[in-house]
Amino acid sequence: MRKPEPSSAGKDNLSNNKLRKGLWSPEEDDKLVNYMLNNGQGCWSDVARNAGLQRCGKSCRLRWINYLRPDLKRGAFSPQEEALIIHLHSLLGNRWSQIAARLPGRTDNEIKNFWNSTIKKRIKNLSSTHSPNASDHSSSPKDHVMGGLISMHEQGCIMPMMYMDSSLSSSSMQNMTLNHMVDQSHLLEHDLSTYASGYFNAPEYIAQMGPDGDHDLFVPPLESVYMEEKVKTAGNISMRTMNNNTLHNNINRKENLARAGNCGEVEDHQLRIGEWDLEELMKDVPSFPLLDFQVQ
DNA sequence: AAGAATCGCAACCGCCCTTTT
DNA sequence: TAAAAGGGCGGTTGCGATTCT
Repeated sequence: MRKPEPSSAGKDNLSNNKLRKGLWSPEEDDKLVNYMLNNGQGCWSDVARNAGLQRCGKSCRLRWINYLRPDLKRGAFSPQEEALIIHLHSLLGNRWSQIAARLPGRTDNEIKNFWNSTIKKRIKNLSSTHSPNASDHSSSPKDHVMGGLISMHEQGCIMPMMYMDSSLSSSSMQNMTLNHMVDQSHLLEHDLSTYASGYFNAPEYIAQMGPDGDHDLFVPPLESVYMEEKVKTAGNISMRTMNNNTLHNNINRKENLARAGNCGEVEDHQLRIGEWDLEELMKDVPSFPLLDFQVQ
């Protein structure tokens, strides 16, 4: 966090054109909230000006989106949200806004911070604690995620269990494997998938979701037939040499094309591997049933 | 009890893309 | 068509709080 500028926090010092930086004062928050509730979102530089804030438009936008929006869900991430973030990250990479769009009440910044502070740390600990040479395989009872993961390892299960659901077609399996192949070089990413899969098999999760498991709902076959087509037409392109950045850059390219209105003009046969349609990729995701829960 | 180390997260930075002029 | 402005996004910083030694 940054200290508030020592100047006129909350005062209408319009003679001073220097924009404030740093923490927002309660008075500034009030001004922004009142303005947004009364006038709605417009041009952000206008919002800053009309609300009487000595802030740049970007700063107002960030403050509103990340902190002041009334529909924000505050508090710690639930295990369900955590698992969903991990799952979505395995598909989307560091595209936090896309991930946030599928977690109502959460912001990209929040998810990004959560990822960088909490999840990465856990995975790091996981890697060091449960490396092949590690002799101590005992699990901490307070960490159900770890518990699930460890029992999976003990069963010698390499493919993440979340991908082993019998409802999945072989093509889906193939695509899911592909999903991991694109980033084989990154142990961290692999661990994350495994980590998430451990969660789905944890006793606590099963107890919550029921023995029949809404697993199928919770972990939908994200990689669609559309993706399978892409895989088939990928031809000689080596997925092993394709890193995550390439994949995400290509998704970005496709997204930008779509935004520019060219989506329909891109013929399938012209698409190369990686130029997958993001919305197609994600079309099964938004209906996650567990998104209705509220954080305690 | 106090200093050091670590964590969590709000906010800024800089780049890129889109829209407007 | 080019330049400028606006907006969005991911990466990074920095500071208060918390934990550790």
